[in-house]
Amino acid sequence: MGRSQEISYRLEQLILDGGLAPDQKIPSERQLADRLGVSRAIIREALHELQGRGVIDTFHGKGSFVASIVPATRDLDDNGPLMHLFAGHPRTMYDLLEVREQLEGQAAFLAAQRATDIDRHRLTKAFRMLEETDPLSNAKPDHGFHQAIVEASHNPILVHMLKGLKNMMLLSVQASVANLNPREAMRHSIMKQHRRIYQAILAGKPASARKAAIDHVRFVADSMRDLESQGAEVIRMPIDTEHTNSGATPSV
Amino acid sequence: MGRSQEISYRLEQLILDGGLAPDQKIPSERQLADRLGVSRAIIREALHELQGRGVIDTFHGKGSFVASIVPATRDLDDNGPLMHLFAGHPRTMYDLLEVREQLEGQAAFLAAQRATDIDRHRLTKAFRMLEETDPLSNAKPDHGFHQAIVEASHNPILVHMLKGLKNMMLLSVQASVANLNPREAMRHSIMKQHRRIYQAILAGKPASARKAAIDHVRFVADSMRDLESQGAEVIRMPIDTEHTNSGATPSV
DNA sequence: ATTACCAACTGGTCTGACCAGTTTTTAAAT
DNA sequence: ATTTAAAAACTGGTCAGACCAGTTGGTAAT
Repeated sequence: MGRSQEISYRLEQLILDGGLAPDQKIPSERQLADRLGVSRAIIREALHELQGRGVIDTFHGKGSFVASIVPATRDLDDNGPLMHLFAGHPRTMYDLLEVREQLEGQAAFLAAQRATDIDRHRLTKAFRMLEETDPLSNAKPDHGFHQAIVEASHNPILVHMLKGLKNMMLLSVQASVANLNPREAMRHSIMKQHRRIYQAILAGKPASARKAAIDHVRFVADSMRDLESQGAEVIRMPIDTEHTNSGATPSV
Repeated sequence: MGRSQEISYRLEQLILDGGLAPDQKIPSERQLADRLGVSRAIIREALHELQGRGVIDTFHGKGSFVASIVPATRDLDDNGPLMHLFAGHPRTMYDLLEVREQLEGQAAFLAAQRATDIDRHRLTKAFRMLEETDPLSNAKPDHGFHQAIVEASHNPILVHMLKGLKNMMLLSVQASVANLNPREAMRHSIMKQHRRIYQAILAGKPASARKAAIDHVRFVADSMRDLESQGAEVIRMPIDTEHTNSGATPSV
């Protein structure tokens, strides 16, 4: 293994072992080179590797920073290859919904079991926002609500999985919201479904919560399938082909 | 965005767009630098980034090669950060099993629905191997069986999710196999559960397949919980911490 | 106090040299 | 002629120092 690899590994260790927290600034390349006794080129190569792994973000003139998101979460991120590979296919949305059905069902189940007072408070806040906001304008409240549930599940792996799907999910939710919400009846149904999930979790009824969550996702999928088969104008998941932005990701 | 990033992206495009197949050799750094009109340093940085993303592998004196695994498959590999973050906590195994329950249940469900002849053939092969191999020696047949199921689900996102959990799962499966299999009764139960899953999928019974898969994972989790509560010797998920810190390197 | 500017950071790129493995070619020894 | 060993021509790995290009903060002129 080359020196560069070793350096990359040592830096990653440093970051992960709590020495450096997210968003924290990493010493400058010249400093690192000096301190570690290697040339700046090596440092740059190591940093690029970490960059590839999503551990750090680098900005010209500013410096390098520990990525705000958990490193391994980067998988399906903005300009990740997967996104480009998948996002184009309409089937992807349904594939995603299939996975969401399970993951969110489980999340709701666990949330009903394990939610603390804080979780319940956050969930309530998210739910209120969901009720008050115009659903057409943006999908964030919707996604925020679902995320609050996941976090209340207290299963780090579950959280991680769904964080990895964050961007795809945003698009997915966006697509479904845009398609489904305008139809008054559907909008109403979805509202009711959200409330069912919310109340089941608050009431501490795991089985009901799971069923409500699964029904919800399934309803969305089925509805869109129906719409599509009727030849309606279906707004698909937008295909992102921009590689320019690095920091302007939606904050959810 | 810097030149290096652009180069990295262009190279990845080349690879993904079928220009370069797995295990194929990439032009030498000097050639690339020449052809793309940039310095060798830039090329090296770009290659390191791709290396970090698992798209290529590089060998001193030989060259760089497209990674045998498809790029999109890369993620929580061997010593991925998440591993180190989580693997230490025993609860992680149960968290993982909770997620597996859902994901594998869904995979079995879809596999029963969608499996092609090829899938069925692969599945059969994996199942035979599972039956014939001594389960104590290694957990790979077990994991291979589960993986065959997932691939038969024909849901790329599901495949991706579970591939990402592969290594953790290997440890998880390893732990459960090591703990559960020696007890004859349990070993027998698990065998039977595997057969149930297998047969349900082959028979094209989605609901049964899901139930069988969920029951299986749940059985494993419950059994281990029981064992643990009885104070039995439980082999946990091994925590790997070989850092091979070479000698007196100055700490940062 | 505000503005403009400049110096001192930061990362980004280039060059050309040299070290260290690997492969191929060449030339010597049999 | 075949085998074998040395050497040349690859490959990536590292280093040095220079210069370009954004960002930031302080200072001097207004």
